[in-house]
Amino acid sequence: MGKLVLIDGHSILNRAFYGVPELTNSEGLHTNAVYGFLNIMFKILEEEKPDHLAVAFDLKEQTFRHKMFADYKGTRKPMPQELHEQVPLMKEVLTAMGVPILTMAGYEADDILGTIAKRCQAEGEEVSVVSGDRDLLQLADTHIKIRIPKTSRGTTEIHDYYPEDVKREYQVTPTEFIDVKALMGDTSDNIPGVPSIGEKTATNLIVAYGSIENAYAHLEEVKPPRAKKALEEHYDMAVMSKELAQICITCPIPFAYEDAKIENLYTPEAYQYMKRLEFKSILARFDVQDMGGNSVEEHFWSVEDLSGAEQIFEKAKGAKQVGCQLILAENQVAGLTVCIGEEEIYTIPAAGFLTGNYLCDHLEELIAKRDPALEPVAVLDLKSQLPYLNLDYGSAVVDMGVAGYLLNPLKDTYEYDDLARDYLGMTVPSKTDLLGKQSLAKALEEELPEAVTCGCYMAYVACKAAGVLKERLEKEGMLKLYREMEMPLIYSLYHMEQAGVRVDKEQLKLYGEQLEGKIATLEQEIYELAGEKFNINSPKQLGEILFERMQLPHGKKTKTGYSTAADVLEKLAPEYPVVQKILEYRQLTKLNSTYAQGLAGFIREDGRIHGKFNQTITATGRISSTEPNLQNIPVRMELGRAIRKVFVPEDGYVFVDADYSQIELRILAHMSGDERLINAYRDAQDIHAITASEVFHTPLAEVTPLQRRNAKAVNFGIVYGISAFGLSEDLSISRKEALEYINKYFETYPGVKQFLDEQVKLGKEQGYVTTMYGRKRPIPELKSGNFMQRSFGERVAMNSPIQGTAADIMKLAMIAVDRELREKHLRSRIVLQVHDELLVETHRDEAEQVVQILTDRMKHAADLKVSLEVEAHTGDNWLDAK
DNA sequence: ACATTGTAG
DNA sequence: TAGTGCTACAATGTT
Repeated sequence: MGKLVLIDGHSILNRAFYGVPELTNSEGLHTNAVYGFLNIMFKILEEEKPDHLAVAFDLKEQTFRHKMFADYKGTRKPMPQELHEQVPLMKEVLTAMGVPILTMAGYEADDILGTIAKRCQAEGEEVSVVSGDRDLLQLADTHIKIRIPKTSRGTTEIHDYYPEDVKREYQVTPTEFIDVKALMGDTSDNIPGVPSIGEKTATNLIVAYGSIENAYAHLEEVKPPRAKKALEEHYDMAVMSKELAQICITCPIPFAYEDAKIENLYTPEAYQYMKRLEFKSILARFDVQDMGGNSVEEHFWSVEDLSGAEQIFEKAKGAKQVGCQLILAENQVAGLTVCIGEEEIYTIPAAGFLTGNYLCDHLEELIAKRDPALEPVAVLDLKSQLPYLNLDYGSAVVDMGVAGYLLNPLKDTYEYDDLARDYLGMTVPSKTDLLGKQSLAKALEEELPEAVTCGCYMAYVACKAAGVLKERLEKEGMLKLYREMEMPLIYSLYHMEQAGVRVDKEQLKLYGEQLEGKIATLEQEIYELAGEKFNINSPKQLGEILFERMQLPHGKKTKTGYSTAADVLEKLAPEYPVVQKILEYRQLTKLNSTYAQGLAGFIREDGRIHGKFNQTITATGRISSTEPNLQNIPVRMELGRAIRKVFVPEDGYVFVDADYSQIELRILAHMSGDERLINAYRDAQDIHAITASEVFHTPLAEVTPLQRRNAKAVNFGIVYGISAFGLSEDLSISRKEALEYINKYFETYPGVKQFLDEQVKLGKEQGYVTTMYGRKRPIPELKSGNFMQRSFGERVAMNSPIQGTAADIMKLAMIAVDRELREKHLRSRIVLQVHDELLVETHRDEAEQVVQILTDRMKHAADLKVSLEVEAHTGDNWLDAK
């Protein structure tokens, strides 16, 4: 058995026209009705998954109804021009998708639909008839469902009617429905009714008598008298109206069921139409690979001659919107791509006269001399290009990757294909699709045509996305954040990466060797105590040795076996010397492999590590550090923190290390507005002790170390989105006790409780939470039906505004510090950022001044209800500067 | 590619 | 009911 969907073309188009806000493409064509129609159609196709589909349209010609009734004016009010011009367009689009269009002289679309619906039902098919016109309800039948889309509050709902549904809503059967209509008349269809009979009376009459004819036969009984009189006088008119409203189900329409079979709606022709009409969300449904490629690729060019390149730069200079991208190999420029509008996208490989330098100089000039009346040059990843361009804060350039990050920080990548999909509704081949594992620079050198395609897409997407992303940022209230925080930060991070941090290679090597010596000893001792050799680094083997062969009591289990995590082993360590040794071994091997060996591999010729600082990774707005990670250098344990001694300033310089004291808690005080917390943090020396004093109602001087420790844990817990379980784990207390602490805390600081609850509420309502500066963190987990997921979402909702605001403030501070150091031409530079800490390498002579600058800029990066406190220290290595 | 572990704020 | 406090990155072993 098949399933057929029939659509009343004019009716749905009409409904879409009034339901969808005005929409035109760049040619000025009105497209809203076609757009709305397609959306309704796709929605129904997705729901029903029919195997057959056809759309019926009315024709201009007179129908049999005109002959029946001389005054019959036609079926519809005159269409507005804006809708009228969309009818042929709609038909073209449907034809391009291979959907049959049914019309027939002398009949209306209703009649065609009715005829085919009944015919197919008789042949055993399931039929859905989609229309905005309720007159079609008369067609409802056991296997014919009438579907009426209703737009309310922006969303389209589809109401379905089988005969029982009609009965429920109108008290009459589908066949009787026409009689009701005929009695009351239908102004929109110019069907005359019986005067003074309204919907109520008409329904009552038909419910009682089943038809107009039968009611007339029982005229004497008809009530009220008014209706009786009207029916008597206008009976002929009523019958005529009924005939007019009656859908003809026997029109001689040639229709082969097989012709309506849905083969493939997503044809290249249809794709071209969607493109021309600029239906981005619909375009996204198409698989571009099948479309014979994006037609924009027709405008991708490779330019290899000097005069060609000159012309491009000349033209780019005056173009309103330009997209560019330097193509970089290891340490050199392999090419430049430029997009100037829809049809001019160029890849210029660096070769011959077109040297890398030439290309960089021109790109630099294009940006540096950009006419302020034009849009800034759009690029994908500015920081990676800055080494080749002499640009600084405020240049006329925007980074599309960073913009994409602000709009959705949860994504893994912000490459051109991601941006094209998310913001242009285009499916374009990714770099990997085009080049596999090969680098773009390499492919360009080898003159692979795919390299030109890939390069051009980069410039094209940057260019096209610029307007869209700007609009979106504006709409979401993040344009200021983008322009005044994220864009400038690119330069700060670039300067920091360029500066790098000096690491004493010899000392690091020595440190590693010491570790290795101790590791070798420990290793032997462990084998001895365990009674056999095994790979201590393998949690699997270690678990088997400890918990099976040696029969130690095991704690929690992981998916794959016994957990050998530190917190489990620590509980066993006092009783089992081997476990203690394993813990030490773990610590040492960690230090050796990740830090001693790991860092050594990143020291460059200049004796410095130039790690990467990434701006588009974290969900909260923090920056992250890779290759190597310089934000997790040990400090908590004595042995580990010794590594920090190998981080040293260059000769004649010192380190100034400045860190925010309790920035997250201060932000909590500010954002929650809790008076008591604000007062506590005004001028606070020991915040945790004050919290303990207030929560436990103890004079500050009498706060015990335990009380302070508990208060500190609660403080941390609050920032992380506390749970009784988490706190109980942290403090090794019962869940009940933990809950009591939390409740006491909230009693003491009710504003904090209110604030955290509010964040969860906002998160659920909006799907995201925001920082003080408007940065958004989407939290899809809040909508999850899974308790775990949802709880996670709730904690994230509580934590992100705080962590994110701290990140924002640090970013502002960094930018301010970097700018001032540079503007004053100081021999000082930021070398590391560790979330709430800045490490600056400064000439000895400037140390005092730099301490001032750092402290001042960091303290005043934000104006909160509590002061921001900064601790700054000077030292000859990172450890001593802490 | 994924899991486990351990560093940091 | 289960199972939990947030954000990252890297080394190692296992599949």
